[in-house]
Amino acid sequence: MSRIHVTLKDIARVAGVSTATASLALAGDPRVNVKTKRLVEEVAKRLNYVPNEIGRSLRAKKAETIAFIFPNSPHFAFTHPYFSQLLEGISEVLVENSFHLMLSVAPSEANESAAYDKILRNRRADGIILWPASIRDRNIMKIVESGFPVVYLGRWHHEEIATVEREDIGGAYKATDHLLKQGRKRIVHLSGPQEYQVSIDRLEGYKRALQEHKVLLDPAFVMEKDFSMEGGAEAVKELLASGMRFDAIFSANDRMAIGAMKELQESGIRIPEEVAIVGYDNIEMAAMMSPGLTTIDQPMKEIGRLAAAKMMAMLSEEDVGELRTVVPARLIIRGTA
Amino acid sequence: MSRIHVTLKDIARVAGVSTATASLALAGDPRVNVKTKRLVEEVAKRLNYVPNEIGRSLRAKKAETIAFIFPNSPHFAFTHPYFSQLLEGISEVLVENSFHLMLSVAPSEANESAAYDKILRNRRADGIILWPASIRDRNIMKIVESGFPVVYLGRWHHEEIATVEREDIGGAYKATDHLLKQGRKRIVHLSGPQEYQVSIDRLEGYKRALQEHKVLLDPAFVMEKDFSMEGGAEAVKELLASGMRFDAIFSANDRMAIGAMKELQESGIRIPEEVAIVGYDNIEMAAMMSPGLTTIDQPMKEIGRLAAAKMMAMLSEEDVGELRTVVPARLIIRGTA
DNA sequence: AAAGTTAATTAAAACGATTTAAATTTTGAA
DNA sequence: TTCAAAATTTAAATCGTTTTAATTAACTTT
Repeated sequence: MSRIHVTLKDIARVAGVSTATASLALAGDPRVNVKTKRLVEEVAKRLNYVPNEIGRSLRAKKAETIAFIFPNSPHFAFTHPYFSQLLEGISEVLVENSFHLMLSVAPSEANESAAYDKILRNRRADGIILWPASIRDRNIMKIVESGFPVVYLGRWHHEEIATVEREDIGGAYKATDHLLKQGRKRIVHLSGPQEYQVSIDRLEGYKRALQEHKVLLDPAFVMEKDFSMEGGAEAVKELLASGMRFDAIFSANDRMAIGAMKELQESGIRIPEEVAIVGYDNIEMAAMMSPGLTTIDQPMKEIGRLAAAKMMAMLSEEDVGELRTVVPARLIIRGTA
Repeated sequence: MSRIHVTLKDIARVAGVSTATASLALAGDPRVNVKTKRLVEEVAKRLNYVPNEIGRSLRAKKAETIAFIFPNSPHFAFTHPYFSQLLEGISEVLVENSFHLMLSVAPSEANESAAYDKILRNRRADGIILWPASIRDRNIMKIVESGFPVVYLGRWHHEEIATVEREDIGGAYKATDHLLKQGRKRIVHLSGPQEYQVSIDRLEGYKRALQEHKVLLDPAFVMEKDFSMEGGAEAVKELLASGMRFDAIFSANDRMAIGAMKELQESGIRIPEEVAIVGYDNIEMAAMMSPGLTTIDQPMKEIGRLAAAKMMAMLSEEDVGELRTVVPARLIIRGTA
């Protein structure tokens, strides 16, 4: 029941010095006498002193905390299968630097702006790592323009901001290219909502690959869904109902790909013989499907680490290096294509 | 670039009152004159005042923050498929109460103790929601005994601590009972590491069901693995190699169940005709398997909400209600059993 | 009009640390 | 011994808020 906290004042009193000396001693300031320093350290250790970070923060005007913000609806953010990997990477670097991680979810679209504002100004966090919101989200712009240290986890249209980006256009290109090289010509693209930059970019990569291979883009082959398994299944139902012929699917994420796969298998369509599939994300489930889902892997944990490291550099005003970091995508070939 | 912060002092100066009055006015204290109150509010709004929570915390000795701690190795915690649901539930309640969420991962076994200690004493968080660690973890005990407000997300052996628990024994009983009622007698249990309470409890539920149905427990049928898909696959390999006959598997989690399923299917064993399977957790992947995995569902988001709500009650010294809350498990019947 | 209430405001202390500038002690040289 | 310089130590201010106790102003009562 050690609810009474040992403060610096206690240390000073016991050691018989002023709080100033105690503070300086513990900070390792060369001005304090070595003997005094030892004494203070000994007392601090004996009394089990843990500095109150709130007090320290107030004075230092630093919180030693970074906020990880999801502008999306909480549900959407948390159900991202790779969300936890991202968090793991960020977390690791922060722990190494004795920083705290604050998780921040915009409660609702309505008070989103106010929520950001608060984090931005109440000084609870020194910097923000931002997950891409809808490209229509004006709040993001506000955060970025505030001059607050920000690392954005996606592609940003202006030069001045630090980002760690996935190679979405390139990844989509690799996926589509892989299908084309197998002689597939009628490739359906299951796209995510076009209000997200990733969806736009993955569609772009798909288009570029088609162009490269001189395959004409059929607009009816691009189906915009919502990244869910149900969405993938739905798309296949629509395709089958329409009677359109297709020999491959490139899905903008694994979950839609898996939904599509399931629907195809239930309709007795053989994968990959009749329809080849490539997904995106390489979630754990992908390897467990029969046949295994060919997909694009992105090292999300590494992205988290890079983002956090970049933030640390920004805060310590070290050299941040390249403002934009692009993490390459990798094609994982399994059974579906 | 609004990096200069508006403080209460600024508000007071502009409104022509003392900081004390400004503070009182904004806090809605009845002592301040209505006109003054309106004036201060107007100024605060106009200058876009956001109170500095660090200053407030220092004075109030409250951080308006709760920490969510994983005593396990970070990797283990984050790869829990339902980790994000838990987080979502906690997050929702905290946002409703204007609390912040601090995520805390013990960097390594070695400095685990120091890490907890720090959170406990540096007053960055007002309370801790604790994910179950190994039952051998002494640090947990220390946190709990410190008298710090704690909500433990599992079964605790002492009376005095607030918990939100899953119905593990009951859930395992339901799963095993379901298999027994289908006439399965040779039921293998894929257990998790016995250093975790959930593993112990799920094994216990399995045993109780067997006993209830007067089926003798064969110790060779209890296989301790590590909760991974690889572990599940491995278990099946061992079983097949040993030549032991078995007609069902009750796995302590879905991931092992899926690994086992995959291995069985690759060996040409029909599910559920030859071997029935019941998993545990109802992860998203479970529904996507062919056949769909029968499993036990636990509303992890709800558990998160309950835990956070309990913490809020503890901090505001309201009636916490039952100290122990047990959330019932539900059998989801799909194709594997 | 004096005394007593009540209402409204504010000065000042407090939270727990850091840091600057000033004060004190120690040291070394003359 | 004396004094300046160097080495230590400390008083006090500061960060931004809240809260207590004191003060002032306004209003009632006799």
